This record gives sequence, structure tokens and C-alpha cells, in this order.
Amino acid sequence: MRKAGSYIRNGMQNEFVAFGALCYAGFMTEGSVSTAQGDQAATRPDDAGGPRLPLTQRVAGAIRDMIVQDQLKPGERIRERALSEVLKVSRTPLREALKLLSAEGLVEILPHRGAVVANPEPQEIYGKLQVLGVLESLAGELAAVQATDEEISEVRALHFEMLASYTRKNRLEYFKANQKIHRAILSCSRNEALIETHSRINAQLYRVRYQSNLRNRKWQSAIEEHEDILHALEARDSGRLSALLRAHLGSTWAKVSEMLGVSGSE
Amino acid sequence: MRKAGSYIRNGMQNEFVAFGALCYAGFMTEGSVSTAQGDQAATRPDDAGGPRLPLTQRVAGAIRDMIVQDQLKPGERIRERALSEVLKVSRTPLREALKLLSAEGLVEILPHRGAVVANPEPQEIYGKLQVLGVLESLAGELAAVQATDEEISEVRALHFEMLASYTRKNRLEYFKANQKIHRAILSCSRNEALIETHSRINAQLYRVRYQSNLRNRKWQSAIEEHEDILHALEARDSGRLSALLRAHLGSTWAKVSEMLGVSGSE
DNA sequence: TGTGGAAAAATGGCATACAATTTTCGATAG
DNA sequence: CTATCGAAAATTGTATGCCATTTTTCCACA
Repeated sequence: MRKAGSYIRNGMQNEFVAFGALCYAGFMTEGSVSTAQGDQAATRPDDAGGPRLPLTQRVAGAIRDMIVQDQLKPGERIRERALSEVLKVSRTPLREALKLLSAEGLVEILPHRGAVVANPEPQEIYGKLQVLGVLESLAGELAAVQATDEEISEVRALHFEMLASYTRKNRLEYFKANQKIHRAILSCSRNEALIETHSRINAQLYRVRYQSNLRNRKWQSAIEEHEDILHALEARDSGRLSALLRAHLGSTWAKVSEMLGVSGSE
Repeated sequence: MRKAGSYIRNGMQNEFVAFGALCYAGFMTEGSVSTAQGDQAATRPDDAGGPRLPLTQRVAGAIRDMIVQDQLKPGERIRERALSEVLKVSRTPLREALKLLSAEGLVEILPHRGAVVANPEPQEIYGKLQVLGVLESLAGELAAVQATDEEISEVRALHFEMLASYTRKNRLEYFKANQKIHRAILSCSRNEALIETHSRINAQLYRVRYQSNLRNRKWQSAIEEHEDILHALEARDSGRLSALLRAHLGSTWAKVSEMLGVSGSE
């Protein structure tokens, strides 16, 4: 029953995800949510063979998108009744969705004061990037050994996609391709817990990284690092791939901290 | 078929009664349930000193304990109505609690089939231990640099506690002290995301590690490794502490896999 | 004995009501 | 005018009943 090697193939439109849909593969895709404008995925009735995801998870997805898209801003309080009216669902599934997002770290639930959008301080962001660094490092270590040749080819293809987006100066596509590459490497690790944990932390950083990508002048600097990463993967150089991935997160912090105006980058 | 009313009663009679006090200290990021005093309160609503924590979180804590104590066995289905009667709460907070636990990875929610206690296969357990390894490794790296002298002393004190329990051949106390030591090192990292992520994965392995500890003949073998770890910490040898902690999880896998009867330890 | 399908049971979801708590805001005193 | 206290309003927490959907059980029937 293991769907081991299929992550890249079906990775985009994953069906049911039991442990909360942490996958942002389809984030801000064309026909996406746009929850604030009245039409919302959370309440669509029967889309063509529509995925029968539990309403709670669809609501969670809608809120996730609203957070990442800054329709819900960090620190902002989420009022249950108001949001349930906007999303056109009752409070019950909405509250369950908020519980999910709380466990994912995207919102914080204060007793009797409701949920607020997580607003991590620079130091916390740095900490999360550190964790992400060791996780990707482990993933690289495993991927270099266990990846199939097809998977490595797919990573290279994604790399070219990213180059295409870079050439077109399309930051959004560039960012998405960048994320895809890292997810692809993670999936090569064959370690579900690793993939899931990485997705969780990554989700907590998604918004700030997206903002950083939009604003940073050196937004393309990851290209060279990705070249090295790709070479290490193709050479199946476990140690080098591991080290490069961890260092990669270091330069991510450099860019993020610049945007945040942090003085000492520790 | 409904052995409903026996859950709690069993819990009070068996040897695990003290067990609730040891698990998940500081598990939830905030407003920690502190199951030591909160667990049974869920079944006694009228207890003195009105519960200040939302019922949902107390229920989640109660279910956590039931899982770890094997009152709810891996793979067992959790019936909402039955369990809500046992805990004497309505379905609403119970369902929210199950959502929480699902996000924590202790239960799995299948659409229209309800929640079942997570039952990871050996391969998944190995994967989680790998993740735990790099997390503790990072924690050691940071702790060696950032820990205060007082914190290091406290780790040593905990080490002596563990030795005491070992000498008395008290496996439960030994296990608890062991966990405490690792949590103490984690807290020295000053990295909330790291601590929280570690707690999450650790919770998923708590039951199997406890069982392993109970059954393994070489249950004291971690003593020597802990000696080395302690020395590296006191010498503030970042690299060595990091490496030792990761290797430590390797030997944990050796013990767990032996219990599970896994042939190749990969 | 095997299969189809109806009945039963369980979960998914909604709405309402009420309790507990926080927040708001106005009245009063200094 | 400001500060503080407290009642009212708003918001979250919990319980309950209801129905829809899906799964499971199991009995009739071939």
C-alpha cells in the first residue's frame, strides 16, 4: 500500500490527507480560492466529481490561503461568527479547522479570546529556519542514497522550470518552482515523518518567505546554490548534499532577515 | 461489545496510575494541559478548583493518557459517542480533541469511519527516530553553546536521578528521568520551534519507547551513552554533543527494533 | 453457501441555546 | 478632565438535538 515513489507525480492534486492538508502544491493556482470575494472552495457543492474532503479540512485550507495571501494578517484576531458567515459554514467545522491550524502553527488559540494569526518574531523565524535546515539536511542525506534516477531527473526538470521562471522574471512562478524542488527532494527521503514535519514547519514560514521573495532584490540568488545542490544529488554525494541543503537555509535567513530589518543575523 | 465504562476504572487500578504525570510535560506550545492534574478532571467536572483550561484540551490530554497507557490500543477504533459517555462530555469538545490529536499524529481520522489510534509500522517508527535524531542533534549543538551553567548542573542532577532509579531497578522512574534529561537538553537550545517539534515526534513514539523500555533486557544500556553526552555538554563540545545525541537515537532504534522483531535494522 | 440490499449504526455537519469569560464603554468619584 | 469601577455587550466554550451521508451489519433469497 505504500505509494513510495509517487510523490512527484501525484504531488500536486493530492487527494485525502489524513493529517491535515499541509501541502501547498496548488497554492494560489489559477482557479484558487479567493475566499474574500464571496466565491469559495469551502462551500462549493458538487464540483465535477468533487473531492469529498471533510468540510473541516476545506475550511482549514481556505483559511490557510487567506493567511498566506495576507487577507488575514499576522496578529489579527479571527472572529468565529464573522468568518463563519464569510465562509458560509457553521461555527462547528470552523472551530475544528482553527484547531487544526493551531496544531500546524499558523494560528494561535487563546482561551476565551479566540484565534489570532501567528505572528512569529524574527528570532522565532530564525529558529524555524534552523529546524528546517536540519530536516532538509537529513532529507538530502537520505535522498542521495535512495532516490531513483527518475526522481533525480524530475528534480532537474523542476530546476529548469525554475530557470524558465527566473528568465521571465516571474517571481511567483519562480517561488513555486523553488518550493517544488525542495518538496521533491524531501519525497526522495522515503521518510513520511520527515516529509510531514518539514511540511509543517515550511507552512509556518510560507508567508514570510513568500513576502521575502517578492521584495528582495537578490531574489534569484538561490539559482547558484540550487545548481550545486542538483550536482550533489546527481553525483549521489550524500554528505555534500546534506551540507549544501543546510547552508541553503542559512542564506534563506540572510534574505528574510534583511527584509525584516534584523540587525545581527546571529 | 461496549466495554465503555471500564476505561477509566482500569486506568486507576493498573500500575500506570503514576504514568499520567510523566508524559507530555510541555507538549502543547501554550497553555499546556499538564496532564498530571488535568487528566482525570475531564471525568470529574465538578471537581474543586474549577478547570481553567478549555474542556477540549483536557479531553485531549485524557485521550493521550489512555493511548500511552494502552487503554486505547494501536489500531483500535475510537467511537465518539461511547467515549463521550465515558468521559462525560458532549461530542463537540470530544471531536475537537480528536482533531487535535490527529494533528499531533497520535490518532488517525478516516472519513466517515472515525478516529483510530495511530499504529505506526516499524519502518515509520524508524523514520520518526531518524527525525528525532537530527532534532536532538541540533539541540545539542545549540545547547553546548547557549546553556547556562545552572542548566548544565540540572542535567547532571537529572542524570544522578536516573542512576538512582537504575540502581533501584525502577524502570518507570528510569524511563521518566531519561525523558527528562532529553527535554532538559532540548530546552537549552532556546529554540521554541525545535522544542515543540521534538515534543510532537517524541509523543508519537512515547508509547513504543515505553514498551521497549519495559521489555528490553538491556534497558540500562543508555547509561553509558548518557555519561558521554553529559561530559560533552559540560565540556561545551558542540560537535561531539551533536554527534552523540544523534547516535543515541540510533541505539534507541536498535532496542525498539529488537522488541518489534525487525530483522534488518537498515 | 454466496450475494444483494435493506436496516442499523456511526460519523459529518448544522443550528440553537445557554454558560463562561472577556471586552467595551459609560457612569461616577476624585 | 482623568481614572476607576462595574454593568452591559460581545465573543468564545459547551451541550444538545437533528438530519445527511457513509459505513457496517446481517438477513432474506437465490
